[in-house]
Amino acid sequence: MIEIQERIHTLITSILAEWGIPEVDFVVERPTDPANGDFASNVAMVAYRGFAKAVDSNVPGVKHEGVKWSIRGNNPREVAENISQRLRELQDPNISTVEVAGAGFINIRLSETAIRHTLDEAAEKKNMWGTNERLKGKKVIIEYTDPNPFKEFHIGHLLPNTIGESLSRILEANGAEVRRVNYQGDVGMHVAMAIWGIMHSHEEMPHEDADLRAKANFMGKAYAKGAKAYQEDEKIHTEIASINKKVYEGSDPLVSALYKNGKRWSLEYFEMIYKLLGTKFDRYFFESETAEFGKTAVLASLGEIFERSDGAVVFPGERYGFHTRVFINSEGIPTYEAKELGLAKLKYEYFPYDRSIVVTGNEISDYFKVLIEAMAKVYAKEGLAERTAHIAHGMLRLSTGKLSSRQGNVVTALELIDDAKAKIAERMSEKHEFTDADRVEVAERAAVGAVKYSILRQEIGKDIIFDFDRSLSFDGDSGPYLEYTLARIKSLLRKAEETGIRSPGEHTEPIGDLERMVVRFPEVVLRAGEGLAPHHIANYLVMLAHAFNAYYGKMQIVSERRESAYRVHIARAVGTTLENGLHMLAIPVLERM
RNA sequence: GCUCCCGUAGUGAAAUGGAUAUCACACCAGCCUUCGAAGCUGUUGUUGGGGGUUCGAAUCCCUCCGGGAGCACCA
Repeated sequence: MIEIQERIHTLITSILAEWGIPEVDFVVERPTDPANGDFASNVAMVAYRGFAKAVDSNVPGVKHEGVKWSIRGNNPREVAENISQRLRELQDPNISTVEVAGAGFINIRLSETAIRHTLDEAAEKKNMWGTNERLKGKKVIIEYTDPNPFKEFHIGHLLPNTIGESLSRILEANGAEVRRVNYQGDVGMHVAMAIWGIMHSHEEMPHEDADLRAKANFMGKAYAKGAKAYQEDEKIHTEIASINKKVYEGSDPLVSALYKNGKRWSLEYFEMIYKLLGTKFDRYFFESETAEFGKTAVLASLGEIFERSDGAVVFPGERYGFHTRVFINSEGIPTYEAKELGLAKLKYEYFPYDRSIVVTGNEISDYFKVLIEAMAKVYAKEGLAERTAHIAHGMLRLSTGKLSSRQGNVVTALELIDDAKAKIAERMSEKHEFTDADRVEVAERAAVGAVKYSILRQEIGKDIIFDFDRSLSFDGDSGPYLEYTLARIKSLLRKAEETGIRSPGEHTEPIGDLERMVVRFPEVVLRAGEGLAPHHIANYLVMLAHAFNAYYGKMQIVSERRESAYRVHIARAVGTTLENGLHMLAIPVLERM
């Protein structure tokens, strides 16, 4: 379909060229209302405006003096009529009808063969259906999640992880070579606070072969204890600062041992969560490795790009319309900015990227602008700044409900998933005989999907209000709705298999809304890739699922009748589309639920 | 105070400068002795206010109102 869309654009361009009309910036797009055809173009309106300007007359389209070309029409509608007429004459096999509507839109309806051809493709290409090679040969590195060892993996981390993983898969579906990386703060005051906390609650410390969650929980508490003490007590403040120094220097055996152990526990715990969420990172970067690297880079251009100010080294961003920010503090320690500067280069050495995407919360958007500006100067030769894009997401807020009312501690990612899991387990079908283990696994996968869907269904950047009851209501626009539809299709296909129905069979029925919806998938994938916008896929899948469920309500798909083979063929295409779409969102696919 | 982001039915969202602003939830009325009712069909209701650009504005510009975030030695 993308090819056809582009072909239509080319055809129209060639018609304009025949008439000597200079380049026109028009689009061939899907009309909002399917009643207006499969594709529509605004070429006549855009060309006419260009013409009117060229003529520079109060009676546009009538006077041609001074203009070497003619628009072939006295108003946009006439222009559209003439272009349409020529388009019909060309008799492209993909096009069935061309009509003019509204202010001068050219509405194009595709031929049945064109749609059937794409439909067959959906069935044949299997897990490649929907993918394209737009980004073939492009290297993309994408950083997301960024949890800090020694701290909890809380619900806030679910956003960048879910978004980052989905973007990775969407970019891969668009042909890019992707590296997933994760940047973690393994040094700094938060680590020192946690270690202080561990030292002051070591009697509660779990044994090495304890559950990972118990270990993570212990460290989360230790960190909270340390952070509280740090704020409240001046003496402890100093102690923690001293621990921080010892971590850097590796000068104290006890501190070093606790550090090493704690970091390992955290990373193992995170790894368990990544597995649950369906993410596998290619490379982990740590602040301990970017710090010196970044500091060196900053000092190398001190005086040219960076300046001294009050004993610190700053980037004078105000000069370029941003904030001035500290890169190395007055104690000579690189700040996050310097580390990030170092990270950009380390990433490039690891994987010479065409594009680098960093997914973080939007509270650091301003600071990131400063960073990009500094990168543009420091890495001018490599052009790293131009290749870097910051994707800022909002916050995950819990509305009313159980989790938000919990006092004190932050809500961890696993707590949220566990609650979702329990709720789903209650509602699972009694029809299927799940073993207890299966039931737990299916509920868990469905829970992950439900949470992820509620994040991916909307545009990146806005806060997400996670209403527990709504997100897990399973009705309508939800993860479980998609899962349910797919499980239903899979069940249907199993039945067709048993009945011995051979699809595709003959095309016994006219093309309907469902078929037209299926063939749009590759365009949606392309658009999601170009806009780095997973929500296009999420929204599309819901529309597709709805179209299928409506179809399912009206028609008997598996039957003794002759039409059955074709209907199974369509159901299979829908199933493949849903499955591939869910994969691009990194939402687990369930066979039964 | 300054800078950035955001205001779309009761609620949560969608819309590539395009055509009558689209979904879902909730509400109300229906549909299971046909393939999974976590489903389907139907009904009600929306672009914060004002100005501008444009053939055409939820979208771009200005302004006001409302919400959020950031504003140098944390990350």
